[in-house]
Amino acid sequence: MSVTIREVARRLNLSITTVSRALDGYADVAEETRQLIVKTAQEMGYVPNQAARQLRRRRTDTIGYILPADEPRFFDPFFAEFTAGLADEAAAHGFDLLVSTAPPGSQAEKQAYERWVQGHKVDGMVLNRLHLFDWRVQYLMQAKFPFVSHERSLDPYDYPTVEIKGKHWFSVLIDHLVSLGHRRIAYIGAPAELKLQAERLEGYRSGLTRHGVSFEPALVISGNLTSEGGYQAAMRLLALPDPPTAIACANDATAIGVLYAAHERSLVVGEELAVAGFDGIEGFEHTQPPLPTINQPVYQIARQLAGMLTAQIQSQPLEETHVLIEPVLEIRQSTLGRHNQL
Amino acid sequence: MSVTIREVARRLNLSITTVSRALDGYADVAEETRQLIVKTAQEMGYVPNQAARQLRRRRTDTIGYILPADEPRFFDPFFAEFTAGLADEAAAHGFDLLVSTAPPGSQAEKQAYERWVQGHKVDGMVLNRLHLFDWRVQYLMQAKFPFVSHERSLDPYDYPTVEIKGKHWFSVLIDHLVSLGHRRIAYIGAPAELKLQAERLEGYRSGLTRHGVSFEPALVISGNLTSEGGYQAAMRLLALPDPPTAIACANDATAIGVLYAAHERSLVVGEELAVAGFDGIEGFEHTQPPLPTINQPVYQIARQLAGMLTAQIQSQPLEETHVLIEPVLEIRQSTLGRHNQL
DNA sequence: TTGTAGGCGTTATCAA
DNA sequence: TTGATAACGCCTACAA
Repeated sequence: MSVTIREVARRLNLSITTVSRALDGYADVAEETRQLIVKTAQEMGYVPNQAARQLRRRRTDTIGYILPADEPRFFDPFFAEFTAGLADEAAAHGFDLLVSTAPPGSQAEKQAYERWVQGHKVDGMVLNRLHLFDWRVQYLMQAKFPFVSHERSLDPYDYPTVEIKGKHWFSVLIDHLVSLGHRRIAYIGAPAELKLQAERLEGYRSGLTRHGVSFEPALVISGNLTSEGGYQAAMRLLALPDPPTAIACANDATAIGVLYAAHERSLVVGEELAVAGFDGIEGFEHTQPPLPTINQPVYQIARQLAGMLTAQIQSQPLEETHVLIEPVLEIRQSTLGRHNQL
Repeated sequence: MSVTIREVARRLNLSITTVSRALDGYADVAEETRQLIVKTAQEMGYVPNQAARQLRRRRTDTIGYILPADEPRFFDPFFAEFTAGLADEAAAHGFDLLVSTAPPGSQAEKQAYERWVQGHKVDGMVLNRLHLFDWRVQYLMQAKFPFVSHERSLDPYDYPTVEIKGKHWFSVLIDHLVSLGHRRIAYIGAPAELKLQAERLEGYRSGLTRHGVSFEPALVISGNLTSEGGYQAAMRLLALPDPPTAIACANDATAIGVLYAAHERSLVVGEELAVAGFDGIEGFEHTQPPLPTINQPVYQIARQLAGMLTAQIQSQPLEETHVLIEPVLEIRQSTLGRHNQL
């Protein structure tokens, strides 16, 4: 086993107490003693046992995030940016990030939350992909456990969030497609229980209405926010007798799946079919033609969330408990320009 | 605080021991008693305190991964797939994944390793982006701490790895570019201290040699495996008096940066400039023209690594301690086909 | 089959 | 300024 505080104390003929206090920088240790202790501990390679420390201090300096995933995500940059943002910001505050994955609503998910929350494996949780009514919110509120969330459920609780106006921004995306001349615009959404689906679908409808385009149920399909789901849904849409000329997707991963489908059906995207996404994943500027998208800064949102969570854990007052993010409609001019030249 | 085992015991007028053993499924508890205990614990919402359990059991059921990053990664799907693979496989074995980020070689990185390893915050570590000689390998070997690694350093130790033949496969990429008629092929690599850089650069050189193309130092630039680095390097290459007609990149993120640069200089990628990557990040099939790449299954590699690590932690014999992955040259025919039609 | 008791390594209270 | 002592909550010889 490793060096313990007891061994350091024995080596110096000091009490464990003194060593502990010296290393934690308390003022009531003689400076000379303190320096000796620090030096010796260093030399002996002493590092406090985290389990013992957590048990005693009753905190873990760790925040948790359980990635809501039905199946392996081979491809979803959203989560890359999200977890990277959480990890970076957590580290900046001296916190680690504990990550796991579980299918939303599954038994495994509930058990993981219980193990982490009631089992005190973490000091706070980060949620995203909220449901309209979300058991996690109810559970964490009742447990009085610190958490923050991207998006907000309809549960009658107030909790810290970072959000965007999903309905508004999705309608902006529809505006854009209409401005390109499209009238038959399909929508590939997320599972119905998701808050973001409700918002984006509303945005889709209000966008259509604003331009006098009638809503056509056959043009609305629900995907699962993965490229695979987008592919499946697009294949169905494109097989319709009167297929859409544009497809707006609930997120970028879905849109990428639509591109696959379009290629498979030898449709020239941008001419025979317009595709739009939502998230603003970087790197997709180079799809041909460019993928218009609502760019929400996922990495920054995640940092914001982690910052709010650590502040809350440390009982620091939050300036804002509801941060509103203003995304941007990315038309991705540069490549669009080139495309127009063809 | 939460319900403790003591409270469950008191409620039932049983000893803590009996409750503990019943919940852990030991055979020496009367079936009737066991059922009563399980039921009561459930009702009372008892969940074992993880810190106490870890302290006592001397294990954490957690594996660690410290993402080697110099700066925030706004875009690198490699890490998305990698951490998702680790988390999924860890969960399948009852392990959690602890994640942090630290600049390679930094003080912060060393401290994080010490805190996790000597502080017993995790039971094992996952490494990637190995250096030619890597302090992490030396440190973990000396600490006799379980770890696995993607890629292998030149340190004189034997440790479990999942690898690809980087030199060979990079030369295959060069073959491909040469077959398209290119002779002035540049290479944007990684920092020199990285093992993958040594391999891929060797592959680049051997590929050139095989086709009788002379090596030209001016065409080799080192990037940093990010799209930003790729952009910078490409801008320099394209400003040369006699610029390359093809650029092979050490990874896909770098290649994406090259696409930016090409766009900025109004170069038609695929006609005036060929770009090739390495990793096989999904979603890049839709760049125009398609990005040829060596597709290594990052998600699967990560799962493989996590599986090997948990087995090692649980002292299960590993069938293979050195797994060799065979990637595939992706030319991405479908879009290439379309491109050719233009 | 159940209970007693000790200890995992640390921090915190209280005396000295 | 330092030290003895008692937890934190759990698991596990060992005893009954």
